[in-house]
Amino acid sequence: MEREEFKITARCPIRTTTELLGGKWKLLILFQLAQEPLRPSQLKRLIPDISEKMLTQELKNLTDTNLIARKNFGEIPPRVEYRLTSIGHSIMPLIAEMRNFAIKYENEILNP
Amino acid sequence: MEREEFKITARCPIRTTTELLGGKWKLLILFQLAQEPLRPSQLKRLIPDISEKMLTQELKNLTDTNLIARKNFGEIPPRVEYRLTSIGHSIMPLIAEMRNFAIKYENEILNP
DNA sequence: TTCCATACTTACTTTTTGGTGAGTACTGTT
DNA sequence: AACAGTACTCACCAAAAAGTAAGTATGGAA
Repeated sequence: MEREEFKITARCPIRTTTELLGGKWKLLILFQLAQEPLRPSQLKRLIPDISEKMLTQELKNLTDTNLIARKNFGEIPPRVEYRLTSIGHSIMPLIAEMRNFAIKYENEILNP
Repeated sequence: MEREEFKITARCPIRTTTELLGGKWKLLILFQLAQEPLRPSQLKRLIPDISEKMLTQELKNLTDTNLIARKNFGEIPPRVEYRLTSIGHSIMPLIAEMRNFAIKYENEILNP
């Protein structure tokens, strides 16, 4: 998806953001990493219904877009960890607003 | 998609919000409606690359989830308009944060 | 020596999402 | 009389996203 399309697609903040964060898993991964760096196996335990393929795929994607960074400890058995970059941290206000919205929605619409 | 799945799906604010707002078009439609109520034909002009099918489909979806309301003027030729509901209005802080994030991302990553 | 855990990759299939092009019923315009 | 605009619907197809199941190399524990 990355750079090429960013140049072509009609650019607006909403499209930019949904391109970077859209899909079923990216925000969930970023949210878990907000607290502390985690290894893939820890993420898998925190988000049990993600498949291994999607986890590695999304970790790669988020790394490519610079929202997270990968650290390889070069050990055997393999050990890597992912942490938010500084720009990755800046999605936290967005997640906070999603939380506000979801709580309000549940109160007003789902259990009025 | 609606109500049934909300009960089944593991519930968390991020999932709730992406279920309600996910996809390519919903946020763009809501953003346009934030300024004023609009007829479908006006929305189509404001978002030229949406297909007519997706427009009516998403308008129906957003109506079903109570984020927008439909008003039928009962005229011929047909005339309807859509406006944000009060809960629909409450996504505006979310969009504002998407905007903050996108601008920051463009500055720091795309043109550093 | 069989099994588990690690962090992946790959091939394949299913599901979801989005797009195309046509049709409907009615009116006003040219 | 033909055509455009209105708000749709429908059948069909293409593309994208996600899921499944297996395999890779390594080392340590049972």
